[in-house]
Amino acid sequence: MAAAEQGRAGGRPTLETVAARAGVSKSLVSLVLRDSPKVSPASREAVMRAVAELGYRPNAAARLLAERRSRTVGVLLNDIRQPWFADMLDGLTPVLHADGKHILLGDGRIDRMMDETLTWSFFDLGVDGLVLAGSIPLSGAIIDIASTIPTVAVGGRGLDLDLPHVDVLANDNHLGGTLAVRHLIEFGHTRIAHISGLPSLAGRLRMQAYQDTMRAAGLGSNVEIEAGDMSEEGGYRATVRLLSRPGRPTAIFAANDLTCVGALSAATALGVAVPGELSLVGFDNSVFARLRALWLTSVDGTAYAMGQQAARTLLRRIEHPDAPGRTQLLPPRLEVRGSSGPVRR
Amino acid sequence: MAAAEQGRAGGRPTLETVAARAGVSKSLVSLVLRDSPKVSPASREAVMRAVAELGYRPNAAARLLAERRSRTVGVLLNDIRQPWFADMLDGLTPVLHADGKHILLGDGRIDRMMDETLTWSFFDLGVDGLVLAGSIPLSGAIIDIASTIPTVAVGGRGLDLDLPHVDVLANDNHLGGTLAVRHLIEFGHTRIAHISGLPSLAGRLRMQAYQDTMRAAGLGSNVEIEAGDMSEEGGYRATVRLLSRPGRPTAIFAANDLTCVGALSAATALGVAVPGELSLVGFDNSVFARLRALWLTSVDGTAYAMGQQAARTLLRRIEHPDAPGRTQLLPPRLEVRGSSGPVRR
DNA sequence: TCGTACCGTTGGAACGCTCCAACAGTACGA
DNA sequence: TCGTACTGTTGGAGCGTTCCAACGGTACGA
Repeated sequence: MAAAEQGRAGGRPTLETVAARAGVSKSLVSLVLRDSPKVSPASREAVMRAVAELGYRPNAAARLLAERRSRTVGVLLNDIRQPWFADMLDGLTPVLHADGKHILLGDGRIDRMMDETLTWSFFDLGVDGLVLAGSIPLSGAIIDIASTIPTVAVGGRGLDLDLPHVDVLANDNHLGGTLAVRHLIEFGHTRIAHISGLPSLAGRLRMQAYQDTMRAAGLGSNVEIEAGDMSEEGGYRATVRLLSRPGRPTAIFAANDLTCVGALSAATALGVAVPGELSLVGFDNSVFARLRALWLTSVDGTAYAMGQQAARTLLRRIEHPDAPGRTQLLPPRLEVRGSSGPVRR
Repeated sequence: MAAAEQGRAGGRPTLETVAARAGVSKSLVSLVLRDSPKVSPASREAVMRAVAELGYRPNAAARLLAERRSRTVGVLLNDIRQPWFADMLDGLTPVLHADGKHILLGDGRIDRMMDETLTWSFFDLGVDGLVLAGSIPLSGAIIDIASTIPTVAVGGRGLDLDLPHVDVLANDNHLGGTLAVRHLIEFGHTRIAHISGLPSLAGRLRMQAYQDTMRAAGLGSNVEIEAGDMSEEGGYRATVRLLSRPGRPTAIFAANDLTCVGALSAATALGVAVPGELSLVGFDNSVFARLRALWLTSVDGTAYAMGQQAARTLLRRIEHPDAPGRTQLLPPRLEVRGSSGPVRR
C-alpha cells in the first residue's frame, strides 16, 4: 500500500500500484499483461480496469533486465542522406512491427564515432537484432557485436562483408549493369561509354557488367571507361572529357544517378541534346531520376523489396542464431524514362 | 564467486564478475566506473585492468532502472526523406554527444502509428529528452509525453505547437519570404508571382511575406498567387497556368524547392528561358537546389544552426524542466544561384 | 472421509546496476 | 590514552519487471 500511495503521489504507476488498485498481487497483474491463459475472467477484467484508470505502462528497462530481450531491433544507417534508405525502411518496418518489434535508427555518418558510440549503444540497450544498412566500415566493434547479436547486412549497392553468422542482402549489381547496357544496345547504340564509381564494390560490379555485356555483344573494342566518384561533380567532369574527344559516344551508362545528373549538366553545357545525341542511363532510381526536370532512365535496386526481405531474414536469424550466414542477391529492374532513346544516325 | 564462475562460463560479464577478478567489491567497481574521486589509485588501476581483460560493458537497462535516467535523447522525425533533417541532425548530434548523450532516431512516417508505437517506445525506454522534428501531428500521446519529458520541437518549416513546457525552434519563414521577394525586386522585376504551399503554416507565412513585401514596394496590384502543394507536380501545373495567361510574370517565388523544380520543368517545356525570361526563387536550399543541373536560387533555412540551437535548448530544458516554453525564430539567408537574374525589358 | 488433481493465485528470488549507511583503518590534536 | 575526523571500502536495499515453486480452494473418484 506504500506503493499505491507513491503511485498516487505522482510517480509513474508500477505493477505494484496496479495490483493494489485491482486488489490482487503483482504477479497476477504481470500474468494478465502478458496475457496468460490461466487467469480468471474476473481478475483479468479488474486488472485491465486498473491499468486503464492509472494509465499504466510497463517499464521497458525493468522488463528487459528480467526478460533479457527487448523486442527492439537497431538499424544502423551509414548515411541518412542516401535516398534508398527511406524505401528500404518502408519495406523493413511493417514486417518487423507485425512481429511486435520496435525499431531504433542510428546514423553512423552523423554519430562520427559510429563504432564506439552508436553500435555499442545499441548493444547496451539490448537490441534483439541489428540491421546494417549501406557500406558500413567493418570496425572491430561491428565485428564483435555481429557475432553476439543476430545481424543482417543490407547493401543497397553491394557489400563485401564476410562474417560467420551474418546474412547479407544486396542488389545484383552485375545484373543491373547488364540491364542498363543491354537497353542501350537495343536502342542501336554501339559507342557506349561508362563512368565508373570505383572503388566501392558496387562500382566495381557495375563496371564489370558493362565490360562483360559489351564484349558479349561484340562491342569489346568500343569499351571506354572514364573515372567518376559517384558524385555529380565527378560525372560532370568525366562527361566533359568524353564529349570533347573525337569519336564521341552516343550513350553513357553512369555508375549512379548523381553521376548521371552530372553527365546531363555537362551535355547541356556543351550543347549536346539528350536523348537526341546522347542517351544516359543511371543507377539507383533515386528521387533525382524521378524529377520531371531530369527524368533519367535508371536501374532500380528495389530497395523496398530488400527491406522486406531483410526483415524476414532477420526474424529467421533471431530464431536460429547459429545458422550459417547466407548471401542473397535481389534482381534489379530498369526504369525507362526520358534520358535514353534510339541512336540517331 | 558464483557470479565470477558464471561470468567465466560465457555470460556477459557483470559488475560482480569484474569485482571478483579485481579482488574488490562490486560497489567499488561501480565507483571507479562513474569515476568517483574517492578511490585509491591502486584499486582504480586493478578495476580498470579487470574491466579491460573481461571486455566488460555496463548493462544499460540495469543502470537505467537504478538511476532513472538514460543519457539518451529521442529524435522523432516525421519523414526521413525531408532533406533538411540530415543537416539538422548534423548540428544536433555533436552538441548532445559533447554532453554525453546518445541519440535514438525514430521515423514517424515509417512507423505508421507513430504516436501509439514509436513515441511510447521512446517513453518506455526512458529517454531523458525528446526532439520533435518537422510538423508532427499533435496526437494525444505526444501531448501526454511532452508534458512529462523535456521536449523541444524543431520546425524547419514553422510549427504551430503550443504546449506549456515545450520550446519551439523554427525558421523565420516570413523573413525568408521577404528576402526572396526583395531579391527579385532588386533585379528590377515587378511582375512577380507566387506559387503557394498551403495549407501548412510555413506555406501561409511565406505567402504572407510575399504579399507584404510586394505591397511595401508599391507592387500590391501585381500580386498574383497560384495554388501549389509543395510538390514538383503542383509547381509544374501552377507555372503552366501562370505562363499561359496574358501578361506573364517575369519572376516566380515558389513556396519550396520542389515546387521550384516543377516551375523550371514547365518553363523548359514551354520554351521560356530561365533566367533570361523568367527568374525563379525556391525555398529550403535543399539538395535539389544545389544540383548543378538545376542550380536554383533558394532561401536557406539554416537547418544546421537550428540543430545546434535545438540541442542547446534541450539541454537547458533538461536542467530546468519547468521553465516556461519559449519560441525562437532563426533568420534564414538567401543563396543566390543561376535561376534568378535581372529582368529583361 | 480421505487422497489426488487441477485451477487460479501468490510471495519471493532473480536480473545488474546505483546509492546510502556503516564499516575498518590511519592520522591527528587534546 | 582517548575521542574525532577523514579516507577508502563494503554490504545491502531498492529500481520494476519475470519466472518459479508453492499455496489454498474446489471437484472428483476411491
